[in-house]
Amino acid sequence: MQGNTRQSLTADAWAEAALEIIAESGFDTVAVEPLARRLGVTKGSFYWHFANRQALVQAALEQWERRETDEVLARVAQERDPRKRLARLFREADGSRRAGRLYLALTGAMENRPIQIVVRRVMDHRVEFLRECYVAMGLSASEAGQRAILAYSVFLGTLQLRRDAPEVIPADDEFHEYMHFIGEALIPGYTRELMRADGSTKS
Amino acid sequence: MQGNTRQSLTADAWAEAALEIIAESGFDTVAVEPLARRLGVTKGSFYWHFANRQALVQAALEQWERRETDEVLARVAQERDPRKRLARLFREADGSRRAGRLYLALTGAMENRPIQIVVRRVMDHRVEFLRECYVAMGLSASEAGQRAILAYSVFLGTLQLRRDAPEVIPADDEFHEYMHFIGEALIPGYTRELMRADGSTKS
DNA sequence: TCTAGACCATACGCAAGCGTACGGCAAACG
DNA sequence: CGTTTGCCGTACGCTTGCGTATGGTCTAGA
Repeated sequence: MQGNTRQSLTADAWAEAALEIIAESGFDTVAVEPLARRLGVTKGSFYWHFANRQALVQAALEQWERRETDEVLARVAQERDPRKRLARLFREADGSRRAGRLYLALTGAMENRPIQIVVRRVMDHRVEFLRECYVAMGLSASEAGQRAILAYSVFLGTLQLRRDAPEVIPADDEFHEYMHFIGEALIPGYTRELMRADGSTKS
Repeated sequence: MQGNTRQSLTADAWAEAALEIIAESGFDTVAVEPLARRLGVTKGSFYWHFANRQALVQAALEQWERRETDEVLARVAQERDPRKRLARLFREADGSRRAGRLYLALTGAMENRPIQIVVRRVMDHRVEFLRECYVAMGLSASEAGQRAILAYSVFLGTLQLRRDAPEVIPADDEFHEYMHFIGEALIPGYTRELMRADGSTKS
């Protein structure tokens, strides 16, 4: 286990590598033989761990749903104040560049049945999470639903813009200003809440 | 030229069919031989009209940029009032189901150089168009820029939601309510303007 | 040390797609 | 009426990827 001596590959390692490929160059470029070359082995290894290509996809999807969705929501849910929870969620979502590319690549391949199922489940979880935040803020059921959808649309669109035209999204100093702007547009009472938070910490 | 007697294919017909495929099942499913089968001919025909697959892609992109972008913006630009122009743009963008799928499919294939160039140009046009609308409404340069980006993010995200989870987007009676909600979120003074418009038409 | 099982390499057949070479045929044209 | 030219079919070689078959190696345990 010293250096990077060849250590027996696990199925998880293959799934991880598959997700890497998906994030880099899309779902349909996930091919067994190139993947094997990338890992420094041959197909022989792959077909020992998996029955076929589809099984790999399935494993990769399970790993993805576990890691980059359930965990994020669970972490954010610890924040009690719904407004801060939303703000924190937006910041988390902005975080990883790779996670965004991965998600977009998966939604772009939803003609594939297994992907469709998982992605839709993830999406429903997230929208429902947003909706509950708005309900907790005292909004009516219908308005909470509309705002949740709008917020998720902004999330999706921003992901795409960051991927396809990163320099369009404000950076550095202007970025915080933009995030503040988004907060005002999506979170009712955002400024009021922010003031209170600033007041408590003073400066 | 009676019935659908075999009429010599044109390069444009091939490009059109390619766009059809892209909208249906993504960019990388555009293959010469299946496309030929779909048109009732063989590869022999294709390689008379085009040098190779890439040339077809180029032709399809040019056709797309012409038809589904320049024309839309030119049509909407006729509306003088910037608020109504924005509202009309959102309604236009919502229009064709196929156009949305096509655009998303193309943005999902931007690792391809020609696609990247065209899609970015289209995007810049649209965002700039939005920005000018906001400027015309009297907003400052920086706020207009931020609002344009936010509006385009909403546009992109809504496209994706409509594609991947159509039933999430409110339909019929609730749809107008939702569009109104979006208008309020994205267009400053939206309600005021709407009132004035309603007032002039009475009911 | 013998053996079983985990892990991987090699080699094969198969299918789909790209691009090329070339031949056919019908309409236009002289 | 013959010939050119636009349009297409057929056949071929090449590459990439899938999945299978089979054999090799290395290690743990009896």
